[in-house]
Amino acid sequence: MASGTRDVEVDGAGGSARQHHGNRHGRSEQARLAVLEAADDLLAEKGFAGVTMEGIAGRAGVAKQTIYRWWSTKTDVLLDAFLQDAAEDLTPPDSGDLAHDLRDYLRRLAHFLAESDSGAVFRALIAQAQHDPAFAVDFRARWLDPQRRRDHLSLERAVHSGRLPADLDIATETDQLVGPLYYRVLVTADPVDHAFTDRLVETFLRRHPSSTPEAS
Amino acid sequence: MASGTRDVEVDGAGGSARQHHGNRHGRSEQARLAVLEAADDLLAEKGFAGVTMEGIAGRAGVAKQTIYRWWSTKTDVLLDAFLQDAAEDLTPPDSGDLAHDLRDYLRRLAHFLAESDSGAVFRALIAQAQHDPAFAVDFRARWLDPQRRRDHLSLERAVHSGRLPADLDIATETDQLVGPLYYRVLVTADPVDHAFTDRLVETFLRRHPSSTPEAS
Amino acid sequence: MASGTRDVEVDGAGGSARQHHGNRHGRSEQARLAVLEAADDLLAEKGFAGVTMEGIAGRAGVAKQTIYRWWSTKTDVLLDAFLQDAAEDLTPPDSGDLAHDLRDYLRRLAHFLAESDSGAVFRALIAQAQHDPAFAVDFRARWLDPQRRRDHLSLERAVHSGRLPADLDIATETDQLVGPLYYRVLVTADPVDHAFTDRLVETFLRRHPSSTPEAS
Amino acid sequence: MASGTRDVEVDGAGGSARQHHGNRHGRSEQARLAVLEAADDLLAEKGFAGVTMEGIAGRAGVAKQTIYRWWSTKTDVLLDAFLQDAAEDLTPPDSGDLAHDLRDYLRRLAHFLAESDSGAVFRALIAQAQHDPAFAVDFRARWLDPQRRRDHLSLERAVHSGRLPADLDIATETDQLVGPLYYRVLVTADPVDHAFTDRLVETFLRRHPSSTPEAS
DNA sequence: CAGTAATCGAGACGGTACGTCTGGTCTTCGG
DNA sequence: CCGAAGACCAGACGTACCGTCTCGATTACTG
Repeated sequence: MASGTRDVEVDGAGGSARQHHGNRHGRSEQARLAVLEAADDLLAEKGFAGVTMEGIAGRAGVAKQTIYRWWSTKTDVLLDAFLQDAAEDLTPPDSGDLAHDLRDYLRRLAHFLAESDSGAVFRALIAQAQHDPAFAVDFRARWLDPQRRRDHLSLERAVHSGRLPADLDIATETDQLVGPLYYRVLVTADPVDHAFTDRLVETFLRRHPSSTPEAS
Repeated sequence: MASGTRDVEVDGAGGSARQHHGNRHGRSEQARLAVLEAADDLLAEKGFAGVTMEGIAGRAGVAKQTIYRWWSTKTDVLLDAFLQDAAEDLTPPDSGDLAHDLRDYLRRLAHFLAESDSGAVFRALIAQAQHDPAFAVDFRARWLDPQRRRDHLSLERAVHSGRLPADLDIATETDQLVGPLYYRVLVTADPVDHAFTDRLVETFLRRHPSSTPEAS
Repeated sequence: MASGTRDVEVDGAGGSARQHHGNRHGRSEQARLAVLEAADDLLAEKGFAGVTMEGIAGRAGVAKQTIYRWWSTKTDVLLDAFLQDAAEDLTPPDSGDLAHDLRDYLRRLAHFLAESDSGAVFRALIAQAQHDPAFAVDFRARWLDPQRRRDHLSLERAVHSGRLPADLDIATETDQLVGPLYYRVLVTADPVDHAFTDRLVETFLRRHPSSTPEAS
Repeated sequence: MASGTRDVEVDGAGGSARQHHGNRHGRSEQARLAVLEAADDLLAEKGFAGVTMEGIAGRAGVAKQTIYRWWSTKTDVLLDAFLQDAAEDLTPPDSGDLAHDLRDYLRRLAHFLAESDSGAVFRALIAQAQHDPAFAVDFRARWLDPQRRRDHLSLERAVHSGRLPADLDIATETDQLVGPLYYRVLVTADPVDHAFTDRLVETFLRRHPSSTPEAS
């Protein structure tokens, strides 16, 4: 499952990226990247149904067997491609101002889910997770769980610094913050603009007045 | 698209259940039901990928062409089947007690989404809607929009009766109530128990204290 | 196995060759012919190894599944194509003059085996029969046995008319007439010219002087 | 092509069977033998189609590259294996009695072709020669030509000793002796028993009465 | 007695074809 | 005209081998 993990540590000293096309020291980095990029491109161009193992192989200039050697399904390829791309910052800021941090984070999350290229891949993968429980497990372990940990960060910091009560149910609170966002993206297709995300934050803050010292 | 509409009125009064297998007077109700049931069964037994036009035809004892004549895709069949089954009550109660009504409704919605057979079909369909924009439009028109109208009912009533302010942003408020629920069902797969749904309601009520006169 | 048999009797009355592309009344004659021709062409152009199911399908403008529906292997296709083509005259003449008839027949057989297009297919098939016992059985039943019956005809007639003894071992005698011919074609690749085939006949006649009345 | 020629002289006297797995001077005899044996075994077990380069490599415990280094095709491997095994005596006896020698030789040839293990390989190779002209040339040079020289020996001796006329067309006469035999083995699959081979010899002798002085 | 050159097992690589499966379309017949 | 039947073209599926390649280890000649 965790197929895409790079187990090739090339080039000890000073290494230029020596390219090997398949030898006893493992897989071809070149082929790996070509596959991931081809899969991404196909999803963008033709949608999920347009992503086929054969199509990926053809576009990547790679043999089908090479794909099957390292990935089990096309969804597995897409997950790898997604993880590689989505390494971009979805980490919440830490300005010290909880309100600001939450607003900023939710806006970025909304943009990621609804408008970015990676978001399109995300929606395809979360859809696939509904159909395929095994993939769902994998997807949650490799993306959703880490992402939820990032979601929790701002509140955790605020609890630590005493601005929020120690007994705060962080999981549920976070679900109330991000849930409506996912709901709009996945279900209603309503726009998720700043007004909406800011409103979610405002609702949260009103619920926990202690967190906004200036509210006194 | 809106293919499954029944244009055959089966046997008014006194009629013996004439079964026609294909005659010059309209489609076979028998075939229609067999197809919908077969699709449902296949989804339950083998999951979404196990539902194929060929499989449905075989199990329903119906020719493929008959299916294609009335539905465009397997998702379209499933949508019809879903609408037929999910006619069960997801209408919010109207006891006069907003808190109670919301609690009750969210519990029933949670059960529907996460545990019922129809919920499984729903998840498959919402997944397909991510992949197929045309289907998404159809699905929203035929299920999601009516469902959202049901979602709004309790709050609308409360606004009408003056227990909630007239300028309440019902859409956003509702998204905050049901969004976390969909999020758990579709994304995190966390359980959606009564504690969670009640908490969502409680949060809403705290945000609008006027609605609970007895809270004084 | 006997896959290529035409089981389609089209057109009751007065029929113009109505062409159907697949309906409940059996296979498409058009597809059948296209497949056989494509297989023949490929063998001629690229040799046995160049005949592939995929290649046949592509050239014939036919789906692979259609080929597999009616033939089990590429060899099976080639056998059908061969039988269709090789219906040409390999029937021994009946001039009343045994010597002349044998000479004529062996010359024609030699030409068929060594030089004709059909002969090339024959050599490919007899080769395949060495590798594949099941095909060998089929090939013998559908071509070799009928062919051997034709081989026997001249001698049988001569026995009937009393020019050859009634207890003649026709099978063995025939093997001695045609065996060396096949041997040269399949094994040594030596030329099989008239001098050679005439010599075989002469040898036979010398062995049975009674058959040549003028030899008295 | 003539790839399998042994250019390694294995261990003269006194040598312990030193095994080298690759060194600068010459190939591994061990690998060579393992390959030939694996090829033979596979042919016996799974038939010609079951012999693959990959299968040979796997069973012989040898890298594919090692096979390709010394042989060009799987048929080439089989030819080598065949030549190594078929070194058994197909040399005609020289008892002084032509009739006896021919009878004995044809019986042994028949047994070789139709019943021995080597005969099975021979049939596979002659089949391959039909498909592959380049291999046909190689096969003829390395086996068939020497074999035909052996076929000619008895008659040549008889000509030399004057028991057969000096102008005897040995090639054609031999083809008449062995041709029917190959015909039965390769084409008709009829049994080639002693009755049949003796009959061929008898026919020959009757044609050349001078060769059997005692026949007076 | 190091350096070098050839072979070895291993196995990844780009390909081609395999035989199977499903998707949609089309054509015919009986009711 | 509808429904059953099923052949048709199309094309993706996942597998098996092909023949090429690159690698580290091994070994025996060379300088």
